[in-house]
Amino acid sequence: MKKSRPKYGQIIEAALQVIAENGYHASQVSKIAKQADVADGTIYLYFKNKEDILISVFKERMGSFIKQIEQKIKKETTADKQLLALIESHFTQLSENKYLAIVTQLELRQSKPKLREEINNVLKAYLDIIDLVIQKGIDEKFFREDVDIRLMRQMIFGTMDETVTSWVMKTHRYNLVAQAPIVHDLITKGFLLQK
Amino acid sequence: MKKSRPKYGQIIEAALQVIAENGYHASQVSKIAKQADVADGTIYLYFKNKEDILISVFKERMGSFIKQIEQKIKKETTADKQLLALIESHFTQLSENKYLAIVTQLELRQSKPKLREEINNVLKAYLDIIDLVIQKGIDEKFFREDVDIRLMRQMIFGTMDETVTSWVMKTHRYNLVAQAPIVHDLITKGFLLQK
Amino acid sequence: MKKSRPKYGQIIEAALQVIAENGYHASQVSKIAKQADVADGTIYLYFKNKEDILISVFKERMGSFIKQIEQKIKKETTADKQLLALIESHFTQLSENKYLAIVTQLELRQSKPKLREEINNVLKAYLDIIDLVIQKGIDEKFFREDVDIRLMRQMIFGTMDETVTSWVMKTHRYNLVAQAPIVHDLITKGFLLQK
Amino acid sequence: MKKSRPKYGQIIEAALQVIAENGYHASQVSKIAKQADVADGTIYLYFKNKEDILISVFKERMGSFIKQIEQKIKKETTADKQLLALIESHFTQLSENKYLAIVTQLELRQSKPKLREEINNVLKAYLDIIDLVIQKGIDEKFFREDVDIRLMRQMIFGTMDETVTSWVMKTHRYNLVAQAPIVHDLITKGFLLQK
DNA sequence: GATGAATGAGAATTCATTCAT
DNA sequence: TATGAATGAATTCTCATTCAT
Repeated sequence: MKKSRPKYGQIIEAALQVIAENGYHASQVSKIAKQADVADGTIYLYFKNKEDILISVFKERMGSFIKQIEQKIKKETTADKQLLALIESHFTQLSENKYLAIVTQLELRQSKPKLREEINNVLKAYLDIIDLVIQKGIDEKFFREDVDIRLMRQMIFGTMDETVTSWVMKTHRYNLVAQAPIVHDLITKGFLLQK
Repeated sequence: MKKSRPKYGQIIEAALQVIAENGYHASQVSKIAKQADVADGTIYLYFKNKEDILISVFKERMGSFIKQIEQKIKKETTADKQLLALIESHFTQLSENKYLAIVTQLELRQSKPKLREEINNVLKAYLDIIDLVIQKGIDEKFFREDVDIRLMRQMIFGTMDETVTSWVMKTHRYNLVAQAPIVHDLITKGFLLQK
Repeated sequence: MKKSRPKYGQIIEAALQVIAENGYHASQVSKIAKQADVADGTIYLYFKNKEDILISVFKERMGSFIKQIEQKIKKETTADKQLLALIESHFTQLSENKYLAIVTQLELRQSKPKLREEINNVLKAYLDIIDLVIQKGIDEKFFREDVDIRLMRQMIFGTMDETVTSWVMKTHRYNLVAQAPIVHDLITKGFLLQK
Repeated sequence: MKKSRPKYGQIIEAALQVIAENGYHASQVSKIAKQADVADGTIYLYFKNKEDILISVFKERMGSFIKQIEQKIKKETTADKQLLALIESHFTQLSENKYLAIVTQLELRQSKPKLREEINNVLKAYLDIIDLVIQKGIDEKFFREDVDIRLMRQMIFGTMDETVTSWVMKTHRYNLVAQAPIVHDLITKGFLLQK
């Protein structure tokens, strides 16, 4: 497998950092190569092209990102607790890796259609997990069933995403993970004052 | 003023369309010039550089976008109705102008720091409006007051944003505006099944 | 005649200053127009193209430059005194007009063949005057006649030219005119110590 | 070092020729690349920008130019003979390399301040050598000491420079080297007829 | 596998010049 | 005459990618 080759990981790691620090377009292949301590040409032994680096970074990192969330969820029995676990894990992981956070929230919003598509494929796996949690909540007669799951998922993902982006832009001046229970509370109970 | 000069508007319009269709990076200045039916050099009589075109497109369009939402809100008396009006107007406007929707949801997520900053300045005005609605809801004892307004705003904006992006990516196969009342309902009442 | 039209003189004057301050290549026609307080297009009513401006500046200014030297020379009876007068007038005039000095010593050394040729045509008139002085000196049995006049003229002109250039580059920190008698002395008597 | 890389020399050589033939401003980088038989981009592996090419050509060539003059001078014992050797070497070298002569006398008289400065730095080394010869002549009680060395140097350099320029402009129709002893004679003895 | 020198396509921008008013 | 908005040709430089070693 690719992943066993040491230079592959080196390059992924270097790319993540360089892109986070400079932005995708200002991250020349040669800069990534230098940071990874390999020759420019070596990059092309492991990646088809520059875009492939970005996609690979995302796939690799998103893969473990999702895996960890799955594990956290598995430990919870109710949809409610799973939702909280999901939000917590989402925030925690991005909190703990600022490069990943920047690349995820800012750099990946690139526009090349092909790139977008690939990213969405990876993201799809994550969205599916969210959908499962929601469905479980509905089955448990805990979440309402009169609303399209897609819309509920958009609310969950959209809120988390906006929260993280906002946090990244403010350059991490407050504790992101602490927001998790509040976000969970807001999403489940809504804005209305319970009388 | 700039805006009175006819070629300025021509170029803005052309840029919006070309960028929506090709993506910012694939939108050569010469392509925009051709679409606007002016010479390449003419672009530089009205814009400092290529980036300035994108920023100007955004400012011009976002300006009226926000203005329209403000007017819709003004007509409503309660925060609840205002929130619905806001979501409806947001969805309606982006529904009606597919170029604007694409540019807003995809192209503007560019990463050049300077560009981001300019965009955020304009966006700030919009976020402030959302904040006002939330505050009004709290004052009316309609929205809960135990949660940071920023977080509530992130939920509103994040949900709308994700919904529109998702809709843009699915290339408009369903009615976005029809989602507005449901989104509003979800945000206010939350996920929980009311027993 | 061209010269009677007021804008013509305005443009010549503006061009001299702008070129002296920015260099020929950084002196956009629009910059000259602005300095002359005329519209860009107006320039082209008086000059064929940008190069023509430079040539015209040179011709106009060199014309009076040479005329003044001729007058000074006319007042002297011997070649020796005429040579001194020539050097003095050369230094004096360039001393008194720093813009002219800069343009003459630095900007005119441009390379476009056509430009060079035109400049040389004007310069030719000056060199001819120098030749006349030398010839007179020879006729007076005052200057040696065993050396090609061209070479003697090159020594006179080359020395003056290098002296002025050097002075311009040092940004006028010493009195150029005061050098005139010494230069004259050097040229006539040479380097050798008279024993 | 740069100089050991073959393409570096190729480009320098090509640039010298192309610039001599077309003038600096008409020498597109692509033209130089073609003449050097390298790709356009290769130029930028060895030179920062187009200006850097010109400066490098000058430095490389002027370096050996000066070195050769120094060696010639070293062989002479008296200042008088050294001065002759200097003039001879100056004329000989430029005679033998018409491209270098053209670039030196015409193209380098460009005006961009930064460029000028760099050129003057290199030239300074040459002027220093001239000064040394003059000083030696004074010490030998052979040259007069009542005149500023700077002025004497300006006479030597100015005369040589004007002589070469004149020769270059006349497109080499006469023997430049043959002028050396006459120039030397003129400089040392002056114009005056010895009675 | 690894290297890094070389490639060359590609694009933004400038500015002398024109011409309708 | 005078204007100045519009033109578009022209050119430098970047950087992803290749390939001989």
